[in-house]
Amino acid sequence: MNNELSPEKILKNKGCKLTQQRKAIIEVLSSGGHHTANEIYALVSDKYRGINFSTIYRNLELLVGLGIVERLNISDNCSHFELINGKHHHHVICNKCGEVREIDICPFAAAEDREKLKELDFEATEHKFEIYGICSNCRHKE
Amino acid sequence: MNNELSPEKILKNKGCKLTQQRKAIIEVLSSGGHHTANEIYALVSDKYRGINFSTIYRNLELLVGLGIVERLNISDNCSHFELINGKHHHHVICNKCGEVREIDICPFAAAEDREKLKELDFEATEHKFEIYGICSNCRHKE
DNA sequence: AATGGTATTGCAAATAATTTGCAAAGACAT
DNA sequence: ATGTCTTTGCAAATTATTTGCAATACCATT
Repeated sequence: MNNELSPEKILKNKGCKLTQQRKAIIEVLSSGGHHTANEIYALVSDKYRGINFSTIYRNLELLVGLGIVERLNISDNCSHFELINGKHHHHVICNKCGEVREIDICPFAAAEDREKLKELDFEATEHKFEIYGICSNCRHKE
Repeated sequence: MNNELSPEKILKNKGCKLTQQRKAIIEVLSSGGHHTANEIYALVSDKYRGINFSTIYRNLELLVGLGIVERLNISDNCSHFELINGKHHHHVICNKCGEVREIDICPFAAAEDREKLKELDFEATEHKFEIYGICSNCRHKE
């Protein structure tokens, strides 16, 4: 896997240039969490004045393609992005406030899954698991 | 659960009217599978001439809200919709051809999951599980 | 079967997210 | 320091989805 290499190294290896914009995007994502393109644009703008939206989108696309960033299709209207660092995890999403939290449960390990996949003759590369419901906060208010 | 009631009954119970358009949308989804709003529009248009896109969207939204239809955020650019009938299932998605297939594996049953959720004090109502990779077809060609 | 109140539709226009073409600027191997 | 090739900013295009509003269709009631 790419896990041992830093995002910067991976870019270099693939012949991509390490621009200020890319550094800024990676830096923003490095602090963890999942962000929309909008949020990333805002956060990066603080570090790199005048960055353009299309630059954000183009680079997120690139980083996803290189396996550096994961795209989450959590809500219905826009993608969220997060850096793939060592710790594999999944997500818990509150239907009320929209908050997204991480869980370190991974259901994929279960042997049965792999068995059935073999029947399908499907070569699995990634998987996603999301749990929806009401978070503690939302349940306890009103 | 709503599983015992037909979509039509559920609509009635909620005081919603059973319009031709709604019947057509439900009929289209009843044949199974997952479709984009676009596809549903095309399919429904065959049954009900002159239906409008906004009617499709408004009703899909309604049906999702009533727990009759599930919205799948499988691809990055648009939602897919499928009828929730008796059999709970998840999805396997080919990264190459985009084909989506169902699997009857459900990882949520694992006890551990529920334990950790309790720690989070999160009340889970739904969950989704998707496996991405390369399907048999795509792997065997070229 | 006709009627009326209310939910629903079609239409057209508005949003919002994302993508694209192109000339100018930047990265980096030499 | 230079040249090449990638990447950026800009502006405009695309695509999915939503919304306001007047006209219409459901369906409970008469």
